[in-house]
Amino acid sequence: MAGDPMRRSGAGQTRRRGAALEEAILRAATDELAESGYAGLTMDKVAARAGTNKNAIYRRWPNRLTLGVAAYRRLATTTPPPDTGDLRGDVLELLRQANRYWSSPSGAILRELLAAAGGASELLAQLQGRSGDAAAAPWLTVLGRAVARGEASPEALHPRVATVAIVLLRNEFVMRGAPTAPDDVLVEIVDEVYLPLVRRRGPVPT
Amino acid sequence: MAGDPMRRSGAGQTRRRGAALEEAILRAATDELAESGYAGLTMDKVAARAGTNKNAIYRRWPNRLTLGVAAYRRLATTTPPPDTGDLRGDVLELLRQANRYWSSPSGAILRELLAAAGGASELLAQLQGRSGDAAAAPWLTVLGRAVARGEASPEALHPRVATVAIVLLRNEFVMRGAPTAPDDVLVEIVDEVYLPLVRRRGPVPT
DNA sequence: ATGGTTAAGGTACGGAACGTACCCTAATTG
DNA sequence: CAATTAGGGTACGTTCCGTACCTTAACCAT
Repeated sequence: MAGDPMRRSGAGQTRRRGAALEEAILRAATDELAESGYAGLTMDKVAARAGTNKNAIYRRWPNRLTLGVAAYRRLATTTPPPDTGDLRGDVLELLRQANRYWSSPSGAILRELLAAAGGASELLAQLQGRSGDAAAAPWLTVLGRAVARGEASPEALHPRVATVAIVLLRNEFVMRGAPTAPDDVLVEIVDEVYLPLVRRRGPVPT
Repeated sequence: MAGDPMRRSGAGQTRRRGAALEEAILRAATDELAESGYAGLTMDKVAARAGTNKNAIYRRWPNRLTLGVAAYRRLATTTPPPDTGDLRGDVLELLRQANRYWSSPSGAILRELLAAAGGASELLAQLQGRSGDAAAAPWLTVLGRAVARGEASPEALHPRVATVAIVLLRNEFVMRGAPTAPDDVLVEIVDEVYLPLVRRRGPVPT
């Protein structure tokens, strides 16, 4: 704790301004977030780590949560959607990706932030590129190929339908409080719900 | 704010103990929760309102969250599942009930608590009688009748399938941060996802 | 160049709450 | 009636957010 990380006031009085300082703060915040999670992200620590003080932070972000969200966005990474050649494989892989992410450190932070953002829908939107739409993209991609192969019904391309699987998985996380879901659950979601739903449907009996 | 709600130290030194005191605390906590939400539930206020002090509280509940959950459980009420005679009507009504509840004060508190409970799965379980199972009950009831009428496939009685609609709605709340979902969304969930999923399915084309 | 404006830095503080410690006193129990 | 248990009063340590205020460096325009 006697460390002096990134201190800048040693030698000359060179003083960062504007974008450079903003970068430094955001970088410090991101590092703190990665190390200690959102709960451990304190304004004082971020200021210290960036070698500045809280004023500089509050001039840019109105409060801790906003800074946390901004910092999180640097941690978020996107993976290209899988292409295993059949729908079931793709869907399972998408769910497994999500499962891994949520149990990863980044996922834990995302959960903290979602909890803290509570009703602030503006911030929620920033945590997922526009909430629904960006999250739906890989599902639509995967389903689009399945439709082309004749594996899935074109009606399945409705976003609400397409994302059913990931929504169920998310619910599993939220309700069970566990950072990861057993693989059985993923398989169950796919086989009991998702595939029956999107598969080409035969004529509905009257 | 000069009120003296429930003060007991006026006349005699009659002093509550055990169950009586516990009741008083829980009652005070419930009232505070209803008035100010979980964010506004402070240990000092609860103690003041119950006419006691924080010691008595901490002797019974280890922290604020636990007390909050305990207090919430007195607010929770259950409504009997609807019986409109057809599946679509029942399902829509169940969703509308949920929609109303989440936009109600109690629902707001539940959301706060779910957020605060975060990873504490033990507490989460208390917020819904065993998380999944109790929440599934009305859906199974309604679906059971539909199966008997030949409206739904028996496979739909799988809990994961049966609860798909409410899970989607819950997701809507969480992701959009809104306290209430437009009725269109409920209808869409029912018509695009739920009914196609649970309805008797014809032969699947190979 | 130079003087004025803007933004950083340092520091201290107010305020809210949680959770704890300590000691006094009423209720209960043997 | 003595001893033990549990409440009551109160104060405090801590943490951390957000703000205020002043000093000083960097930038900019004339």
